[in-house]
Amino acid sequence: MLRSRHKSTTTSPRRDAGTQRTPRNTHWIRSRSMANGKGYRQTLNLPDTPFPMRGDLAKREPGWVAAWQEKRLYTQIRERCRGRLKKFVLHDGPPYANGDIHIGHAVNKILKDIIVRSKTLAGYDAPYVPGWDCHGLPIEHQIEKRYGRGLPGSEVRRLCREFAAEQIERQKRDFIRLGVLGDWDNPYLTMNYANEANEIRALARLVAAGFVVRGLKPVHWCFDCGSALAEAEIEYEERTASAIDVAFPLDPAEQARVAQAFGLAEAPQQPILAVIWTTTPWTIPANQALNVHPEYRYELVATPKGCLILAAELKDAALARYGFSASEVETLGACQGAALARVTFRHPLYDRASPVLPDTYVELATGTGIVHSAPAYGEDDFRVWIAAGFPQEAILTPVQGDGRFAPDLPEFGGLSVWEANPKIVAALEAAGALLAHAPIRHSYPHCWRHKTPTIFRATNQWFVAMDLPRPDPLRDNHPTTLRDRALAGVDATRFYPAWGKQRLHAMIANRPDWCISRQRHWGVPIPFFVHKQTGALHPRTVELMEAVAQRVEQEGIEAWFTLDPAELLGDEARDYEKVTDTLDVWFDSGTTHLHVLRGSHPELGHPAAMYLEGSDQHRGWFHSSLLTGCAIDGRPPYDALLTHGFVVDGQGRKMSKSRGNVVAPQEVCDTLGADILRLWVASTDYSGELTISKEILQRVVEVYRRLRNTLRFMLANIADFDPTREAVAPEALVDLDRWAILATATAQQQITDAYEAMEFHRVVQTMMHFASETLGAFYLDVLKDRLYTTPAQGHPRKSAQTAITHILHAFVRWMAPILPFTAEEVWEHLTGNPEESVMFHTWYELPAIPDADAVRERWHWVLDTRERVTKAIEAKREAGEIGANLEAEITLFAAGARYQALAALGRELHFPYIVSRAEVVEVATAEEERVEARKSPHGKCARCWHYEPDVGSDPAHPDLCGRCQTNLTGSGETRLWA
RNA sequence: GGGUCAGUAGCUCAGUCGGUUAGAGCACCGUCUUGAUAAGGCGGGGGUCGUAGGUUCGAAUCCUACCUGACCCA
Repeated sequence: MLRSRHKSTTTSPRRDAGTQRTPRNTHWIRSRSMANGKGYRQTLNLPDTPFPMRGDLAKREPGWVAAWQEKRLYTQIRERCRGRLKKFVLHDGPPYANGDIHIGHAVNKILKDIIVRSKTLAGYDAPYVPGWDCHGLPIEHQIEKRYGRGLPGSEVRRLCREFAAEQIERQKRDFIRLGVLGDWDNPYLTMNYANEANEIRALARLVAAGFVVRGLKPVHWCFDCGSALAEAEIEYEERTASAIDVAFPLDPAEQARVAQAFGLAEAPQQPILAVIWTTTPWTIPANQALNVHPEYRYELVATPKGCLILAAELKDAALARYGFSASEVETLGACQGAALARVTFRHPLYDRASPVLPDTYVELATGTGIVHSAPAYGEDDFRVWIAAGFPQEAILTPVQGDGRFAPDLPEFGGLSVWEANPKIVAALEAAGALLAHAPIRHSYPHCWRHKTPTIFRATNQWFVAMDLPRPDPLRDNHPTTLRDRALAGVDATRFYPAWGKQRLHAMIANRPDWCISRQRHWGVPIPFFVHKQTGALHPRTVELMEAVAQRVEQEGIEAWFTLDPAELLGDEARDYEKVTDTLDVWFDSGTTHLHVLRGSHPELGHPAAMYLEGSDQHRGWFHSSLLTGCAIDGRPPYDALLTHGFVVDGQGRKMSKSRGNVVAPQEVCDTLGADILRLWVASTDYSGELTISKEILQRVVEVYRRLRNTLRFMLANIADFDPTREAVAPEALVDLDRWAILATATAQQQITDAYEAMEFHRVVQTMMHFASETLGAFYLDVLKDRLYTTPAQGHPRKSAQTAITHILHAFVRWMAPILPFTAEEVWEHLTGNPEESVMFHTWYELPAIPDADAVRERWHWVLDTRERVTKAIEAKREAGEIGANLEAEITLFAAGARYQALAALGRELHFPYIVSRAEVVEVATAEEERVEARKSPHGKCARCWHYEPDVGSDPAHPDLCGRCQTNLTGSGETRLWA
C-alpha cells in the first residue's frame, strides 16, 4: 500500500499549521489528473512548501518591520545575550540631524547592522544604540532660511531644537525600514540636556588637563554677518580686483648683507627693492613681513627704477609689466630665497620694518615670487609669522568686524576695506612704490548668504593645543603632548582596511591646534568667564563649569545664555566677561565616549570595540574622538576603526542631483526591498568606492533569487521531516550526505572567517558559490532521485532530509546578518515558530562526521571525474544521440586512488552522475583514464525515468523498473553511498 | 598643488612569496529538462589585468611616470 506523505505521523509543530496543507493538496490533485491514469507521479515525494518563490520584499518587509517592533525583537535579543562573556560595542557615529537619509547613510547603517548581527551570532553581547548629532551650523542655516536672520538667540535655539527633533524622526523611520536592529526607542541625541551637560563636563576635563588655550586665528569673515564663517559657508565666485606690484625698499643697514647674498663685492648705488604682487591692496597697511620660497632662485636686477629683487622664473614677465625693455635692465646677481632670510625691508607707507621669512608655500604661478605678508589677514601669512617665532600679540589687526579700518589708522582710518583699496593704490603711487597696477578677474571667496566678498581676518578663538606637554594619566602623569598621545593612539588602533592608519597618522602629525570655538547660537556653550583686563580664565573655571553643567542638565544649553554671571561670581562678575562662543560640533560628537559610552548609555561601556564611518571621518569623528580621548584618558576611545568608501554611480562618478545619478535608499526599499539593498552593500568591497546602478542592482536581484530558490527547494524537501524523531545519526548517514555536511562545515568556516575579518563580500561570494555550485549543481541535483523515488519514511530519504536540515540551519544563520528579512522568513518555515528568531541563536554547530578524511577523499575523486562525465555526455547530446542525462550510460576508466574511490560506490556509482548506469574499469596510469558515454539500450521506467534492463519484469507493473517496484510495493531500496 | 586610496570579463569579486593556458558567480549565447518550472542541469563565447616605461630567466603581482575616479586638505 502506498504511503501518502499527507498521512505522516510526525508531531513537528509546523504540521499543525493548517495553511501549509492547502498548496500541497491542490498540487496533488492536479498532478493526479495529469498522470493520465497511471498515477505514478502521485507516488513520488515531490517538493512542497508554502515558502514563496518570489520574495515580494518591497511589499512584505514593512509588515516584518512592524512585527519586530511589536515583539520588541532588539530587547529580546539583548535579554538573551545578557551574561555573555564576550562583549562587542560598536559605537554609532551620529548622523547629522538634517535632511532625509541618502544612500551613504544606508551603507553606513547597514554595515553596522551586519557587524552587530554577525557578532551576536558569533556569541558576543553586541548592543547597538543609534545616535544623532543635533547642534551646529547647517541646522541653524535651515532656521535662518525659514524664518530669516535677526531672531533672538533663544528663539533660534528653540526652533533649531524643534527642527532637529523632526529630522531625527524622519531619519529614524528610514533606518528602521532598512532592517537595522537597535535601541530605537532610546537613542542618544547630542541635544539631550544630559548630553549637553556632559559635553560641558568633557570640556572641563580638557581645561583641567591644561589643553584649552586662547589665541588668534585667521578665519573667513563676512562683514555683513559681522561673523566668522565656516568653510562650508563660503562660495567662490569670479570678482575683479586690483593687482598691484609694490616695491619695498631695503633697510639701509642691510645693504652689505644683501650684496653678499647676491655675490656682489659691494652694494649697488641704486636703491634695492623687493617687489611683491598682491590682489588685495587693503592688506598693505597690515604688512609685517615678506615671504620667499627658500629654494627658488631670486635675481637682483638693475632697472631705471632701482635694483629689483624678483624670482628668476617670473623676472621677464614682471619687467615687461613695469614697461622696461631688455636693454634697460641688467642682472647683477642671484641667490636662493633662503639666503635672504631675516633681511629687513621697510614698509612703503609707514615707518616700519618688514623682514623676509622664507616658506615653501610661496608659488611661482603669478606675481614676483615674493609674497607680501599680513599675518592678520592670511592663513599662510599667519602660520609663517608664528612659525618664525614672532608673538601673536605683535600682529597688527587694523580691520574691524564691520570691515572698516580702525579710526586711529593714519590716512585710511574709518574707511571700509573696499573704499580704501583705490586710496591705498594712490598712496603707494605717491610714495613711488607702485610699479604696476592692473585689474584682474579671479575666483574669490564670498559669503553664501549675502553673496558679498569675504576676507580672512585674525580673531580670538579657543583652541585645544596639540603641542603643549601635559601630565599623561597613562604614563604616571609624565608630561606628553596631545599630538604624541594621539599618534601613539593611532599606532595602537586596528584599522579596517589597514591603510586608514597611515591616513589618520598623517593628519594628526600635520594638523594645527584644534579651534573649538564658534560664534553661533545653536551649539553647546563654552561657559567661560574671562577677565576683562588680563583676558585670563577665571581661576575657578573648572568648578564654575560644573555649576553650569548642573543647570544645563535641568534646562538645556539655554541655561548658560540666560545666566546672570553674578549668580556664580557675585561681585567678581563686574571684572569678568561671559563668553558667548559655542563649541565646534565636532566637539559634541567627539566626546560621545564620555557623554554616551560613560554617560547616557553606560551599558555600552568604554572603550568601544569599534567606530565605523565613511572615509571622510578620518578628518571628522575618528579624529575629534581621538583627540578628546587622548586628552582625557590618554588613549583613543576605540580599539578599532572601520572605514567605508563613498557611493558612486556605475561610471565611478559621485552622485549629484545635477547629474541625475542619485539612487535613493527609500526608492530601492520601495521597489526591490531592503534585503536587496543590504545584499548590494554586503557584496561590494566597501574599502574603496561603492558603485551602484540599475544594472548592478539587477545583478544583486539575481543573486538573491538564486539564494532564495535554493533555500526554498531545501525547505520543500523537508516538509514532512521531523528532525527530533527522524534525524539520522552521523554514522548512519548515506556517504554523500556525510560529505554534504562536511562541505557545509568548510563553507561555514570560510563564512565566519570572512565575517570576523569584516569582509562581507567574501561572505556573499561563498554563500553564492555554495548554493549554486555545491548544492544546486551537484548535491541537490543528485539528491532528487533519492528524495523523490525512495519511500517517504525510508532511511535513504530521511538521511537526505537530515543533511538538508543541518544545511538549512547553518545557512539561515550565515545569511541572517545580511538578509535579515529573508532569514527570519526561512527561520519561521524551518522551525514553525513565529515567536522565535534566528537572532536568538549562534552559528550552527554541525554534527561531527566520523572518518571525515576518507569521505572527503572519496568525493573529491567522484567530483573530479564528474566534469569529464558531463563533457562526454554533452558531446553525445550535441551529436543528437542523447537528450536527457538519464538516457546515458557511462564507463569510467580510472587508475589508482580514483579507481579505488569510484569502485567503492559499487552499484550506486551512477547516482552522482545522474545517469542510468555507470561502471568503472581499472587502468594502469592516469594517461589511460577516460570516460565513455553512450545511449542506454534499455527501456525507460515510467516512475524514476532511469533506463533499466528490468523495466517491465513484473507484469503487474509493466512500466516500472525493479528499483521502483521495491520502493513502491516492497521494503524499499538501500542506499549506502549516494 | 599635497595626503590617503582604487582601477582584473558586460556586472560583483578571487588571484598566496613574482612562477603552468588569469579564476568564480551573475549576465549573455547554445542546449537538455518540464518531478525546484516567472525554476533547474550541461556546454560555450568573453580579459592588451587603466596606460607607458623599467627591474627580472619570468610581472596582474615589484619600481617609476602618467591617465581616470573617490575621500580629505590647500
